[in-house]
Amino acid sequence: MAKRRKVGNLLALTLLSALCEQPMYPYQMASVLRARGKDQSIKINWGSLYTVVKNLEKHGLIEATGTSRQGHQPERTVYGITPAGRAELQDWLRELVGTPEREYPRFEAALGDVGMLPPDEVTTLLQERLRSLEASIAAQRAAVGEYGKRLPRVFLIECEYHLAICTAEAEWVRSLLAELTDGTLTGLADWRRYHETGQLPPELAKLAREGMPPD
Amino acid sequence: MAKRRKVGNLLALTLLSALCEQPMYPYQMASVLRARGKDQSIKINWGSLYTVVKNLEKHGLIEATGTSRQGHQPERTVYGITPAGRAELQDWLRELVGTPEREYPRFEAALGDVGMLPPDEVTTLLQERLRSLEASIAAQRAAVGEYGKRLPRVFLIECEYHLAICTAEAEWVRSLLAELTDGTLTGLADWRRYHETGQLPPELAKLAREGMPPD
DNA sequence: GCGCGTATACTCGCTGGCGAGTACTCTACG
DNA sequence: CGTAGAGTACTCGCCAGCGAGTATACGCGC
Repeated sequence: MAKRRKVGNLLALTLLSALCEQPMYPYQMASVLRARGKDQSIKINWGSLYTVVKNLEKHGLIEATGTSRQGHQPERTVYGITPAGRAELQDWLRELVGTPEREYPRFEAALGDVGMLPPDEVTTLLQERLRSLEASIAAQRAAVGEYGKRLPRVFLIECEYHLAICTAEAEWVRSLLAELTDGTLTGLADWRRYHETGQLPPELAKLAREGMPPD
Repeated sequence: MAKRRKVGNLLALTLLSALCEQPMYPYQMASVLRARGKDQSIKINWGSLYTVVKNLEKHGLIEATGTSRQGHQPERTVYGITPAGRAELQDWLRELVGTPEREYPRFEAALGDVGMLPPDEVTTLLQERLRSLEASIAAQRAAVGEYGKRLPRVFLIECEYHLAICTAEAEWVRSLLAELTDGTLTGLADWRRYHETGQLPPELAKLAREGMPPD
């Protein structure tokens, strides 16, 4: 199971990786990451940035290699990666790539409670979601195609992965919608009745009092 | 963009939903959720549980409806959902279902920096990941099949969704592995050379100094 | 009836995360 | 040449989140 990292924020991972190329000061790290589109796969928060950098330093994964100053701007501390930092980066990557870890996407959580909305509304909502998804997929596909022309694939894998997952989600939503509209979905009638009358059929009411699905 | 919720933790969503059925005390909520397998789609932390319940109460989404006591066990405060709570639940669900939101899965983040590991090692790691994924998929499929017999589909959508996404990921990993092993992946040679000699080909080194992919 | 493990039901206190603010600098335009 | 707006580079302080601890009750063998 996922080892406790001294610095757990995934932003730290990308920072370490960026610092492998050259030392930088915090603001610069953020700019470089943004410029490379890393903000697609990682949440870059100005607030977190400095906390993370400080923590990385505290644990000896990076170190201040000097300061620079431009004009009268405040002095900037430049950080470089340490051997320990490189080791941590590699070890962390190995873990992240090698072992899938249970995550909790918001949509999945919502699906678990979607019974609290009436089925017809869910249908409408899913249609909306599908539209957004399709738009986003088209945009991503275009972007990947565009950059793919001038960049080796290796630099685009995150994008391709993301695209693949989005496509799968769209596909799944589409199939669920189909079952909702043609009434194939088991339990649909009960679900609808529940929202009209407030009553669950007795055998389900019983189940509601106990446990359910898998592990 | 995602409205700021008074209580942001997704655990709150499921709690609200569970309290729609009947009032409960905190520990009981957690047990019921566990028993229903909700801990698959939502992270249930004992620590967070009480914080979240307190916050829900503070914002008037749930209220203490009394206390109960069993034997000499400590007194337990029982909470019920308020009208405001129901409203919040529905509104939140609408948002979560209707609009996809950018998330940052750990694997995707790792893929972005995977160039820092040598390609052959990445291949091995991906094979490991694929094996885990396949095992987990088989288990899930079995579980869904099992419960599907006695439960209406509506109660299994989260699981089916999760299964679909896992399958897509496995599929994607498989295709990437194929490209890695038969050498189809653009830039593979440069990548390998970089790890052997430490050198990037000049045109990539130039790119490294600038920005990259899409938005 | 006495220990011992397991389930029940919480409490506490640290700490990472992050939004919102700050202060300074440059450019550009009238 | 003055001032408006965009960019640069951080700082601060609150608070949700959570892990680890606690304390009591109950079942069960011996």
